[in-house]
Amino acid sequence: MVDIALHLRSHGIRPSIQRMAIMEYLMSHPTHPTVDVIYCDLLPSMPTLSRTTIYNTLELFREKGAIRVLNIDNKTTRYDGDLSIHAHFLCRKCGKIYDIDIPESVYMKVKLIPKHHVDQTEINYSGTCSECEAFF
Amino acid sequence: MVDIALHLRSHGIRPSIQRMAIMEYLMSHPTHPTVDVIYCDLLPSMPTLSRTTIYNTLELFREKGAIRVLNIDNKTTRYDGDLSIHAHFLCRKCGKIYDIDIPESVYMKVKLIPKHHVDQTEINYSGTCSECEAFF
DNA sequence: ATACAAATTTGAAATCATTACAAAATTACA
DNA sequence: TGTAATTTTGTAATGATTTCAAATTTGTAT
Repeated sequence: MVDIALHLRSHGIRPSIQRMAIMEYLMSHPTHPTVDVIYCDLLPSMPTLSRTTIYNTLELFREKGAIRVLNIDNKTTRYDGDLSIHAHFLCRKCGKIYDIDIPESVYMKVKLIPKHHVDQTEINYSGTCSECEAFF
Repeated sequence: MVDIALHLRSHGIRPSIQRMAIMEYLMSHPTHPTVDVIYCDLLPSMPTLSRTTIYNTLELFREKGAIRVLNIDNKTTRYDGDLSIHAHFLCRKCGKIYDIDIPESVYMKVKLIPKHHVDQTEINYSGTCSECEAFF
């Protein structure tokens, strides 16, 4: 059980009620949620919460490197509080997003290729997941 | 100079005027264009062209594996007619997208990791490009 | 505590990429 | 040549995201 406020501060983010709720949500829901999912799930416990706050907050988290932003789903942006080395797989049949373990050695090899200052390295797969493959 | 009609047919796509124009545009403009850029550039020579046709066509090309769809820019989808192995780098300062050469050995290592049927493997970097780094 | 400035949150309205859809045009082929 | 299938088109709808200014909350000096 991590101290969310400290976690935010360690990334240079001043903790507010909303920011803590959003970060805590991301850390306890490794489901790559969209803004709307976060909003609907938090609303019951924070009735005045605004979607704009979620957009603002997630953008702040991204700038500060406290979360990862996933562009794998071209309908809507997804967010991931898990900063550990891993990739993502999108199943085009069922829409599910899977975490994919990447050996650190492979990841580092990939990360170091560009002759530019890299902030984020995203490895995205898409196709048909094993479950859907079994059905169809 | 490739025969565009044959190229489309080889992917199981029936060549029409519009489809050929769009594929020819993608192959001669390795600039990861958006739908709007393609539309505005083709409009003068095809005044009845519709944006919807471009959306339909690019989706068809994607299904048939004739192009790559880039989700690196979270504002809008970008398209790439270059199917060769390479990754992309988005500069968050100037917005430019660079092609990044990936050794085939590294790419294959990455591609084979997931325990699912992979159709597309996308490696996206973002950060500050060398040019922008020099300025600021 | 009090007051003031700075930071944060909020909600309504605007924007803009994408999709839905049905009519019109074109093409394939019997 | 006629008819069905395919493709294209334009308009309207959708839906995620952004803008923006007002309201609220927080930090800090007095």
